[in-house]
Amino acid sequence: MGFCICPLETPARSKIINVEHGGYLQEETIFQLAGRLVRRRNYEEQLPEKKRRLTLEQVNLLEKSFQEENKLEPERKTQLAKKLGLQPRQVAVWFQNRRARWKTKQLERDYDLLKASYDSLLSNYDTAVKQNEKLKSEVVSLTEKLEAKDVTGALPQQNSDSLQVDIANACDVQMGVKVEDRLSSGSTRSAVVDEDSPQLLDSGDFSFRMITMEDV
DNA sequence: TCGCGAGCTGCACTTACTTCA
DNA sequence: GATGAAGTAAGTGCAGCTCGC
Repeated sequence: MGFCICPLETPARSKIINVEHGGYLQEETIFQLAGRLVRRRNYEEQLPEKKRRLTLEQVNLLEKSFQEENKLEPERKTQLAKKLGLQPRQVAVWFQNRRARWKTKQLERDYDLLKASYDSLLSNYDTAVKQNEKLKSEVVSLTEKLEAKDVTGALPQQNSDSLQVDIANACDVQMGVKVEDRLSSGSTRSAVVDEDSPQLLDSGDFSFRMITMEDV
């Protein structure tokens, strides 16, 4: 192949050597690699130390620029680099890393929000399940009461009405719905608790089913 | 007009180094 | 002073885009 580049001991170089020996070459061309290595050497020649921390002043200016626009056009990169006394590549790298940090923080915030939302839903679900169980037991108890009265003889109309109100009240104590409102609407159905609470699905005849998370 | 190579940039992942408790 | 954790500058590999030929 006979292609000569500066001999830096990097994985990139060993990759080129592999090419020279008939090995692999994926997407990146040898010229891309060479360009990258030359850029790196040029940069390293200006680096007295291995790694330098940016000064507070430099970071502040970079941060301010990032707040204005988190993407870096070539012209802005050059201007910033000049202003800060840095290599344009350093400015580009700083923006790259800053975007990555921002994304990480954003993911953490999103996770916290989702978790809070999930916890709230779970809490509502547990409450709804407990309400459901309580209502079921009350309905069973009141139904037994009604049947017992049926066995002992025909109920006077007034008593029967009173028992129905008892049953309705048992439910509405949990749901915050006025019995009169429901009776006046001509139905003992419908059991919407409120906008923020789970909805009790109506079967129309006082039979219940478990509320699932989908319902909530 | 299409295909191709080169150059550039962004992102994800990783490494190497610094700072601090 | 040694050490481990956290933060960060920089390296690497890959994908996508543009541009010139």
